[in-house]
Amino acid sequence: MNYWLVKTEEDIYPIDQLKKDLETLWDGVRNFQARNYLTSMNKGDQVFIYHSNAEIPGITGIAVISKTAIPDPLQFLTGSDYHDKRSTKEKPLWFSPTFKFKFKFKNKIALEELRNIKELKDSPLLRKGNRLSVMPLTESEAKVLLSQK
DNA sequence: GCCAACGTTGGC
DNA sequence: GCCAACGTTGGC
Repeated sequence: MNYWLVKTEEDIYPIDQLKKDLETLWDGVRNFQARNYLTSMNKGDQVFIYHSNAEIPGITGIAVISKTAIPDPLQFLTGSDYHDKRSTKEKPLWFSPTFKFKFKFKNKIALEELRNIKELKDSPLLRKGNRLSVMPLTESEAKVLLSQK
């Protein structure tokens, strides 16, 4: 099993919305490196949900991959912000796995706290200027995060 | 294939 | 709202 971390803007799609929806297609990611990670997610992988653009940015909960990636339907949707005219049904550019809500942390692990966890100091999440919205976590990074709550 | 200009992300 | 840092685009 693999571990991942994805960012979502708190006011766009917070963990509470995932909790309500129970399952969601993780669409709209338009970065090649992130895309490559999304397509390598396997059923059962755990995904830590991070809220960016929040009053207190940080990790708020966990989802599980319930379905591996399919072509992101938004890329074909003319007029959508996520439409990509380079994409065809035969050769889609963007892919979306399905996330299933697992649980929400009682307390968010704030970015400020994350910076104090020494096991995380090499994670892209904390690297200055890094904007990647999907990234792998090592098992030890995941374990440390789970032990926080 | 380089690189400047532009757009976006995300913390503060 | 600002701005640093980065990814992408497009002219050459």
